[in-house]
Amino acid sequence: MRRARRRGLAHEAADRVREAILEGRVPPGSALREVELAASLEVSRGSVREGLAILEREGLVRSEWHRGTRVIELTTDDVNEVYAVRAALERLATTLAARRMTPERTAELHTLVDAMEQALCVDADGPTLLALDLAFHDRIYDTAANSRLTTSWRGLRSQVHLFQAARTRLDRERYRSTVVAEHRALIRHLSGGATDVLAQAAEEHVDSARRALLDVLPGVAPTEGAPG
Amino acid sequence: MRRARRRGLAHEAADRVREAILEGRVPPGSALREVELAASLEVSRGSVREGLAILEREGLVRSEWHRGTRVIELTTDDVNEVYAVRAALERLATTLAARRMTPERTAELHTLVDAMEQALCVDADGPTLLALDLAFHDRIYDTAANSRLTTSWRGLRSQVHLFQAARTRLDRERYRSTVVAEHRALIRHLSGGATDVLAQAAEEHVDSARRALLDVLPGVAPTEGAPG
DNA sequence: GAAGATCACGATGTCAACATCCAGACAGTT
DNA sequence: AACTGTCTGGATGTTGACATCGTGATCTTC
Repeated sequence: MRRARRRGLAHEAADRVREAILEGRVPPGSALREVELAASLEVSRGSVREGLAILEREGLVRSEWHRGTRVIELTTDDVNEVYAVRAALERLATTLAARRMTPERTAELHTLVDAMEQALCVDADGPTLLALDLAFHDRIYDTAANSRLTTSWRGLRSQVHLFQAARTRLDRERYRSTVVAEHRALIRHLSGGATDVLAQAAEEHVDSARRALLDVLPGVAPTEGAPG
Repeated sequence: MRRARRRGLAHEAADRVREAILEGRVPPGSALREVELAASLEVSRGSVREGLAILEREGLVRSEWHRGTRVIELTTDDVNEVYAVRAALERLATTLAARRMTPERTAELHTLVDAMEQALCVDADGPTLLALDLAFHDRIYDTAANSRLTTSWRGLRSQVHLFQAARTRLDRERYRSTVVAEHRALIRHLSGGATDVLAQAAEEHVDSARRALLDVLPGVAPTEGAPG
């Protein structure tokens, strides 16, 4: 059995705040005041402080000395940065996962994509689809079985979540029309193909998300060149 | 001018503890008790606690709920994990850096390698050489100019430092005989060559370090297969 | 004698008060 | 009018005391 470990109030507080940010209830750029949060979450400032440090580790907020912590903004530079690093991580993750792939794991991935397909038919909301998308990639990192890689992914995951949430709002149709096919292709490459084409496919999968997001982000020329 | 920012006691405490770990004064696996550290560093437990959280972010220590924090151990699995992720990051970093390379930056890198060469002649100690090695790679991440990439690197850097420190002790000669040449080759590829051969060279540079470390690590069969 | 329950100790988790610092408003000077 | 210095409100940084938990030793029971 897996150890049901307690995590403490700091993690709980981080979860609540993260949720609020990802749901859009706390807009980008807004300040997260420790006393306010402590009051509304009914924990002490110390725990809130520790929770905010966790979110900073995830890149969701940014703290400055004696100036407080704010939710990150969503600029095109940030998109390019995040997705460039994500591409590098996914490339490694899929490569490692391919070596440890089993029929069971393949089936699990297909189940997730099936759920996506069903969510499309039922016309489910953005968050549901996005959760499945992220779960799919989480499973890949799990089977890659490299704890440092997973940690690095955690440091990017929430930001990706935030960006993709924006995409499901602004670019709804295009996202819904490509998710299933792209992920099915990834599975095919994962369980069958050569390493280098898989690596290439993983990078392309991420970069297509980057381009789609850039096209739809307000106040910027569409699909500008170099990532990073 | 660059902002001269204050950082607070937590960062100061983290620096002192990190230094102690990397110098080997605190052996792997040993417990870091908050009250002890608070007493010896002459700060409160809260600051020590926050400092330890910083070190956990860097992967140097590991904390468990109500069980305290300990210095990480140094197993072959850990080496494989760290260097696999590092290879992926360096691959991206060098690729991005190549696009932004200027003669000035190239000269800077050469200056660092010159310093390595001189350190070899003077028969300087391991830490000096290692510091130059890390500074070299830091400069690459700087010119890559991707803050998320730099953050990911920070989450690995201290562990790499720890591992490489072990290597300079256990594998002194081989390390000293290859550092200069390998880094000069990297510079050549950075300022001249094609993107894919550069990426390949960066990965190979990291993987050669991994293999060397594995060969020399006690209690294990030399250079076993798959990384990660 | 071995397995399980009990307990004490030492450590971490949490809290609320105190010290410090930043940003903006305001007034004084050139 | 622009610049500089002061002040103040409100936030964060820091601290020590209290609450809670884990570990190992001891005791009990079969």
